[in-house]
Amino acid sequence: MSANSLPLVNGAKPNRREQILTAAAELFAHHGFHGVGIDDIGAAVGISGPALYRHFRSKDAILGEMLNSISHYLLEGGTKRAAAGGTPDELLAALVRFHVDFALDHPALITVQERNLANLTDGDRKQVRALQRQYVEVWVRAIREAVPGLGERQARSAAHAVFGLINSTPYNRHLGDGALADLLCRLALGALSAAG
Amino acid sequence: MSANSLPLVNGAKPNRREQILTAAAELFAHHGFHGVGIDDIGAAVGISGPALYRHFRSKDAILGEMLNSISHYLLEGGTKRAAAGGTPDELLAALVRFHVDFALDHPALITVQERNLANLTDGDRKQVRALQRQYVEVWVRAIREAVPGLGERQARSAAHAVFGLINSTPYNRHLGDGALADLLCRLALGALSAAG
DNA sequence: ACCGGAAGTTAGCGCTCGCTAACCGCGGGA
DNA sequence: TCCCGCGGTTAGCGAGCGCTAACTTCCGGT
Repeated sequence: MSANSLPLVNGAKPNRREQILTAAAELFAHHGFHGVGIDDIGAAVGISGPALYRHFRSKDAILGEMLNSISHYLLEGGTKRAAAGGTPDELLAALVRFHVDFALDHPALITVQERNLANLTDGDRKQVRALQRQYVEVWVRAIREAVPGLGERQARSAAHAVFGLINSTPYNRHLGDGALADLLCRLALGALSAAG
Repeated sequence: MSANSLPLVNGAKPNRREQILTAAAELFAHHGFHGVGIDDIGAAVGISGPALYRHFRSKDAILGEMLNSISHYLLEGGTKRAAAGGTPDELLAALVRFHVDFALDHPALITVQERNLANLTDGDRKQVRALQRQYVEVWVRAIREAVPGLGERQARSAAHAVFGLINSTPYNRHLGDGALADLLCRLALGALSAAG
């Protein structure tokens, strides 16, 4: 992992790529993938249009790298916490806190990952889907150990519901960040404890 | 309210309009507003492209009418239940059940309303926002009466979180509809009861 | 001092999009 | 019977899109 301020992909060389990725994330989140032009992204980082092709193969490649990075980061964080040991309740709380922190730190990224999966290339979508599936599996295991008597399908639905709960709030900041994070954690854990 | 199978806008004359609206909702939900062409919508209802302009003024008008209808329906259902009386817990359960039923009956509509607000005309967006704000207000009041000691901001954030929980599940149907609806209601109420 | 490649620029191609124009078949009153 | 308007058709417009081509600038290494 690099010394970046935002935890994105590892082997990236310079600065401009990440600058472009964060600007594009913001734009995609607000207007949707097809609602954003190559010139818009360029303008957002102070260069103009086709200069982007010095850094990315295509517009689709920007979205592809973005979603791959996010999914990779989430899966890595999830598996690390799952391997760290602790009681089932502690693991669940750690997963919730991890996801909440990410959603509040990078609202645009969460929004794009939620809404723009369908705009990916077939290959990219397959990769991202695979990473997401593994991440969900981490959650499903943690949920089933923490709240017993829950079938796998129910646990999977509960996991998706909790993702929705956490992910829906990025553009709902009437609370301070700390207070909102705490509230979201309480809501998520409260929901899960009522699943049985 | 008309005798429609789908509870949409009231004064609509014939059939084609609603046919178009539901087809467009499905397409918008999957590909995003800008990812869907006028020809795609036409093809989905068996006519070809520009024939849509016999029924709608523009592509934006289709989205506008769609989101207005949804927001109106939700607000009406919410206020009706809020006026019906009952204990605070009963009201909250009724609101949750109402929203869950709508989300499971019309997954595409819920998805579009969540993701495509930014693609509306300025005028349409103002209208829809106003309706949504009123609907949230119904929830905020209900939440604050059912779980005491909650500030208004926290209640509003909790309401948005519960919307996210419910709305995120439309494309997550590993469970039968009845079982999923029950699970979602339990999760939502569990989350809210943990908010205090 | 010189060269080479990285990172920009503008011009412009080919395509698609939303929408309009012009035309057509048909069904139901007067 | 006539006709008129509703709901369709195809052709095509102007604009905007993603992307390429050709050129420029500038910096670092030998």
